[in-house]
Amino acid sequence: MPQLNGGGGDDLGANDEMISFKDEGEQEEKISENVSAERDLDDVKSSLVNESENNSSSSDSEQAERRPQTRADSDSYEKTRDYFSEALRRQQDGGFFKSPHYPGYPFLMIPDLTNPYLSNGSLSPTARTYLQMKWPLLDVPGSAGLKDSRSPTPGHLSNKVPVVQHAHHVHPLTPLITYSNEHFSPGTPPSHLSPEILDPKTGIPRTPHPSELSPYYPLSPGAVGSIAHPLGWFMQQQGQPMYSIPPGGFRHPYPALAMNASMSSLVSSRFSPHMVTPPPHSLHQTGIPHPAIVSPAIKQEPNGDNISPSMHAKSPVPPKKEEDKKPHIKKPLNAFMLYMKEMRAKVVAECTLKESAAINQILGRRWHSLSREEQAKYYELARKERQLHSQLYPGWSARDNYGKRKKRKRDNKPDSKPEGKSSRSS
DNA sequence: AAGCCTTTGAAGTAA
DNA sequence: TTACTTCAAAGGCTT
Repeated sequence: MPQLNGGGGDDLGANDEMISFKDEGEQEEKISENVSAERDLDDVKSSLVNESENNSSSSDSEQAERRPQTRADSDSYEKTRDYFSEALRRQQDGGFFKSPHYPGYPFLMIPDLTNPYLSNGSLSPTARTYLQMKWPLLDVPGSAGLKDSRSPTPGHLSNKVPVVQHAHHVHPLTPLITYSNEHFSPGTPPSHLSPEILDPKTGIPRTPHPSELSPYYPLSPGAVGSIAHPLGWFMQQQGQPMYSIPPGGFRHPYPALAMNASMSSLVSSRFSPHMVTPPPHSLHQTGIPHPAIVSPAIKQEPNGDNISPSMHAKSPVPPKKEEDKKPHIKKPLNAFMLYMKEMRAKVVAECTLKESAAINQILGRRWHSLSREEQAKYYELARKERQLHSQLYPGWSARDNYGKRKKRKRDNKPDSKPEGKSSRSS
């Protein structure tokens, strides 16, 4: 796995993170919305089946195969296609994607937390939606308020968001972190999406206007009207608070104080009070737990190794109690996870597949089929997530979550592959 | 009920 | 430094 430049949280993905690109997926993403979603799916399916060497069983006949061996073949195949697709893309993209050599992540040089835009200053549709979701109160113009992308953009978070308008190229389902599962069952989009927010053409849910999202942002009307905090998403992602403060779980009692100037200025007005007096069980004032914080009831190892040093030092409370008190802080989502969250519902809606394993295979392929800039969006979002996460939980380490999942190693699969995930590690 | 499956990426650990 | 491991989401499936 290509490691990022590792540098202090500002890292994005490395250039080689986006190795394989093929036009198939991109076309799927961009054309399928105009064509048939089922064709798209069939395409994915058939390709999956081909790769699976038709070894899909009857039970998963329509599911994606699970043979890791196909990767090498598909990779070479994809790379071959990538070559052509890239050329094609550059023809088609015109001025949009001009970089002759991929400049890494255009955001690498933009440490600004609040600048989820493409290198050309444009805001991708997905990113725009992401902003709508994460900054629900941010005026990210969907169609109105189109700003000149060349106009100077303020360094701070501003409503003057330069946006390249893609009137019809908004991901139909861009719940990215927005729809919590509590509210949204991806398998049955129509059940929660009113007909009005379904694309009349494709039947695929389109990106709702922020006002339509209100149900997922349980702000009181008054709050909506009065609070225009650009970081509303901060605490209310997916209808849940984005990052809330664990009750006494960290060395840094007031993470906001550890934020950089821009962050703290953005956050302080709303979050400082809660940081000083964190609500119990990581609940925001809305009473909604942060997605990154799992209820203490989460399966945890009995040894309580997740207890922060400070807690070890301070409280004589038995580990069991500590576990009850300490919330489980989830890892920040990486780029692919963010992509999955956004696209899963779409894929599920398009197909009859229900198994996440199969869905994820499709998503994995689509991920590789994304264009560089599209992937870059997610890398950037992920980078921001990590940055935000690290600022909110200065003492948190990924290690804290180690051992939380009682994973039984699937050792019974002998030699062949050293365990699923390692087989894919590059 | 708990864990597996499946994906990619980030971060941790061990050598 | 490199290689490997764990976890993040998700939900049907398996044990």
